[in-house]
Amino acid sequence: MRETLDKTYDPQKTEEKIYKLWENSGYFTPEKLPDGKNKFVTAIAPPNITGELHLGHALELTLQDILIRMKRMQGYKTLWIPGIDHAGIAAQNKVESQLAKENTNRHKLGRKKFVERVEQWKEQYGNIILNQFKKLGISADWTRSRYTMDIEYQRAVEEAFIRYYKKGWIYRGERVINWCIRCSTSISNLEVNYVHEKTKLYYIKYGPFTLATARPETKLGDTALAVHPDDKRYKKYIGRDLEVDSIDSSIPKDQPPETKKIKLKVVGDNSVDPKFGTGIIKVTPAHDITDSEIGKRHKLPSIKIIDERGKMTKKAGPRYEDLKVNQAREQIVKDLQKTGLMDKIEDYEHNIGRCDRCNSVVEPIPSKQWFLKMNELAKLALEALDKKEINLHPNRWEKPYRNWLLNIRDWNISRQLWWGHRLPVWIHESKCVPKPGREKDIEKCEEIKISAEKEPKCEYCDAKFIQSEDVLDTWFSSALWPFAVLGWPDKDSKDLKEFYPTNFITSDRGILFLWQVRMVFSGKFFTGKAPFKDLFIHATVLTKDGKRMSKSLGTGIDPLVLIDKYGTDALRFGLSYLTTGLQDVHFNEEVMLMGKKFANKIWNINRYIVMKHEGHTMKLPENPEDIKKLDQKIITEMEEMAINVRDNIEKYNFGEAARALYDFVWHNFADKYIEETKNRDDDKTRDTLAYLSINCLKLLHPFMPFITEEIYQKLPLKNKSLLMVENW
RNA sequence: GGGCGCUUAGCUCAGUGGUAGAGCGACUCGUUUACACCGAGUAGGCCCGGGGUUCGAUCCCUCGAGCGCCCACCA
Repeated sequence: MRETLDKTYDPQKTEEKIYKLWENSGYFTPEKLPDGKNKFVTAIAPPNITGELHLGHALELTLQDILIRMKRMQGYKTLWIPGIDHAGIAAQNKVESQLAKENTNRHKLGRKKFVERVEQWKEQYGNIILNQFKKLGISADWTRSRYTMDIEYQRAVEEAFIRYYKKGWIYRGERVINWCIRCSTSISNLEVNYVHEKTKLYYIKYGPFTLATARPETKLGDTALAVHPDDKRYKKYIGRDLEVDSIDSSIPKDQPPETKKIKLKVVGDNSVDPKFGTGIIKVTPAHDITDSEIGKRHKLPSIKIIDERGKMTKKAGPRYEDLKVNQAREQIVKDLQKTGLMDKIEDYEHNIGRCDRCNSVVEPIPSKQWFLKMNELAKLALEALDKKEINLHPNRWEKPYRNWLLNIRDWNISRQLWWGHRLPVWIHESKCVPKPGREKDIEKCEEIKISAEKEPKCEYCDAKFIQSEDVLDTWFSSALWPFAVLGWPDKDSKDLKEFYPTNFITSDRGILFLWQVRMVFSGKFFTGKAPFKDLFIHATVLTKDGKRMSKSLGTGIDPLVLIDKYGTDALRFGLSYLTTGLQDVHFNEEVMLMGKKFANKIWNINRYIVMKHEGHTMKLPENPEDIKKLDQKIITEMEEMAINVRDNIEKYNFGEAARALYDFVWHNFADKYIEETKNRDDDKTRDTLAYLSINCLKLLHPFMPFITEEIYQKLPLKNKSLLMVENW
């Protein structure tokens, strides 16, 4: 019995069935594909285990899938590696807030139990998002799914750390870093968001000068004043010690404030803008990153007056010790006013650094951290771009890419979190217990050992090495993704040999520096090759009104709801159609409707053609000569469109490709050719219809894989395989 | 402070150095056995503003306005 098409296409009934068909075919795995020399490889941007599917994923994965599917149909041996990211700080915060609901916290639980809780979380939620990805129809090789906390991946991370260290590019040092009090960890510059906020500007008297500051409490850590070296007004003071009145912080809290004389050196430094304010700044080397650099240049002492809990330290003096920063600010403002040292207070707006993950105010504090030297690595990443080892699409991203690398500072890679990759750093116990006969060698005991080996032993004494409590910045491990998922550092890894480097990676612009650039220098350093040829920065999906899509703001749109309502193909087509290479697209549900109607149109075109073939054999031209016997005008139009579609996909112009398909299928094929040939009843027309339709199904398949596969499976054709592997 | 993007029909957006396009919406007509999730048609636009290049600019250059984003961060 001949299969027919139902009157309407039902995505709900079809999609799961078709996805199983594909999975069972094994064609997501390159080994199952015909062995071609040409390979085409990509790796997913691994979603956080905390995440859930949003429209940004839907767009990204759709575009990635379009390219992969087209290449697979073109005969490439394609591989798309999926996986998930442990998402250090994000996952830790998520589990912490879960604990808060249970009226407990990680400290009560202890580190070991806490890590177990996060692992439980991962088991419970980590794979949900990958299953949601499957609903989008993505043709990734699930047999190769990876997780950044897999044992093998952990080894790759350790190996990377050790190799950098051996190269001399990882060092430990006390620097003023960004510290999040809530997360109680250091964070990198990229994890600080500067938010414009209304505060106050305080004008404080410093001897003959009055200077403005937004943070009067840091006055307690001042060790100098700075002016521009060429500032005529202040030149004569440079190098002198200035005696000024300040608050006597030794006076207890419950007594009225008193002043005392302190000495502050005046230094000349180019970083001071003579035109701003009074042209003089107070220098607090411990609690401001710019000031710490001035401090270094002029060898100024640094007084840490704020600690990791966000409280004033002993060095701030008994009057302020243990106050929180805000309280200390209130107190010192009062004290300054009472002692007459406060000149005036003005309203002020400026940028305040907040933690990207929890939005608390970030404190710059001096802290002992591990850093990765960026000089040489930045050069590698720049070279990759300059020598065209990588291409950025759109290429306007080259400028930000370069600028970031040219102004880069060393990367603080250690975090004081509990969830993440522990540093392969082992610290010698404080007491040395010499081995018998080796008493003299005690001085040789190393303070730290960098080792992948668990619990290394000291050569000279019986002391233990204890692993550093710190974990690595989550992006340190992500940076290894394209080669770590293929088996690096195992030199004999078959996958690494066969599939590295990848052809392309895609993400939105938000993680260009956090992830993409870091993959480039990591890849270059560890494998000698850039980890991808093309970097495609796709558009960011915003709401219809151009606002950020966010669940907490209530502006998020759940792709799964759209899929239920319109079908996955409609979602995929609609999103593709919107894409134009701009940095943003404004999502509008109208494109979903368009996608759904288009799916219906495709369905009905084929339903018509099947009917038109009743009593006749549906067949395709067996050799190129036969194509010439068909209706040439429409065939030529289709061929032009096909080239257009292919070229645009290869250039990452998915929107143009989608529009070309839409216009041809609807307006040329359906509205014109089909309407004009309705009264004909001859083989030439039937063959033309079949040829057009099947080619359109192939061209449409990367965009709308489910409906096209479903139709193809139902067409009365002989010798057919799955559409997903038919020749493009 | 530096960089980037956008401004085209009521709405959401494509697009091109030479009569301006789509989807949705509006209106008119059409119950033709592929599709009313349709077809045929109509209305609707100083293509943000000024200046320039050009025979000709919505498109290229320049200045500006508005909106948005990124980097750096200023006391």
